[in-house]
Amino acid sequence: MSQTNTTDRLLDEAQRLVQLGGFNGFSYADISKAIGITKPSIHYYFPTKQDLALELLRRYRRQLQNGFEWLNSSTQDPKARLTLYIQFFAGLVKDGRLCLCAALAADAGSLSAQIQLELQGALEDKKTWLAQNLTILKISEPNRQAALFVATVEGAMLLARAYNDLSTYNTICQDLLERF
Amino acid sequence: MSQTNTTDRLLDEAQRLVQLGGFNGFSYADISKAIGITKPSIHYYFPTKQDLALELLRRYRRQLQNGFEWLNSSTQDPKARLTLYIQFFAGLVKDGRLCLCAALAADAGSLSAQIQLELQGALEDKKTWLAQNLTILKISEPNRQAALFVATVEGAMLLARAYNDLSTYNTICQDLLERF
DNA sequence: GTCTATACAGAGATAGAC
DNA sequence: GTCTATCTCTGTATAGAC
Repeated sequence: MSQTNTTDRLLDEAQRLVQLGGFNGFSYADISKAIGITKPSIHYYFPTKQDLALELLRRYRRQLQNGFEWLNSSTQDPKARLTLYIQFFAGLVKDGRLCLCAALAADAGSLSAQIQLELQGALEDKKTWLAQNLTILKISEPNRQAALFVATVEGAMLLARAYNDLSTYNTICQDLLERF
Repeated sequence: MSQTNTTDRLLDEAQRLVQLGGFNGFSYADISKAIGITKPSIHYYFPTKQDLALELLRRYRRQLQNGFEWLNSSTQDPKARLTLYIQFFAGLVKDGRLCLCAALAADAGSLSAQIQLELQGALEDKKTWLAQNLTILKISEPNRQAALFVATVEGAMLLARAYNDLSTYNTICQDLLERF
């Protein structure tokens, strides 16, 4: 990943921890131990934990955009793009992680209104990209179907996490693809 | 609900809090304030928080079984049963809650192996009941399709929670039903 | 069963030196 | 930028009286 500067190393570890145990499931002490920096030093970069969560989502949206651009340049076939979308998140599931959106949505009660807006934005990014490809596939009501697609993939990650089993994710997503 | 004894009142409030903010998003103090009993009194019923989570899931599975029996006696039409399944969880979403399974799956990193097994059991209960009805509908590979169904509904709850919008849930589930 | 009192660790965060 | 030191509050949990 982007292991050049401290900010990114902090965000990488924080993201990993959120995806494994939720926003309330880790502390600055955990990050501290993992990357070898003291707790107060983390506060220098992210004064509050909410600041950290917000930046986590902003960076995640940038990563999503980069990912979608890469997918778009990889293939023109919309069906193949949907498959790559699913494979992308399979990497997370393999490590026992959730998508950042799913992890934070479950803890939404602890998040500021601003963070919840950013979370909605990340989900919109996904839906927008998917809807574009569903449009090419001439699927009716692409925006609605994109929401269904996102929900199923997020749910598949949730189930795979509960069963601690990658094949649960793959099977569900396979069956999803066959319906498009 | 079952407001007769203290145990159930504690579990009701704990479940509500888990569904709103995850397993690590509430404390015994929150339950204490809500139902008017001191923190140590809660420990009398559930010595540790993990004990509480385990009992939460065991009771949830019993509630699911009761719910399924009621659904089965309500109508013989499998399609109507699927609709009722979705409507049942819509009640949670309306209150800003998640299904207990989704809420705990996201925090799985904080839960004991025993609790994770109970969580898997609850998901199996759902899949089993759904597969029975998909079988009646003569849908091929009912077990796989049941997993897809569960994942989509859980994901729809997650999105609805992120958007704080019941119609997000209803729209996705409506589109899901139309594919069965 | 429910209470008061309390222990102990961990949480998020700040002050100020280097 | 990163550290040591420290602060305050909360979290989970126990002891023991009633």
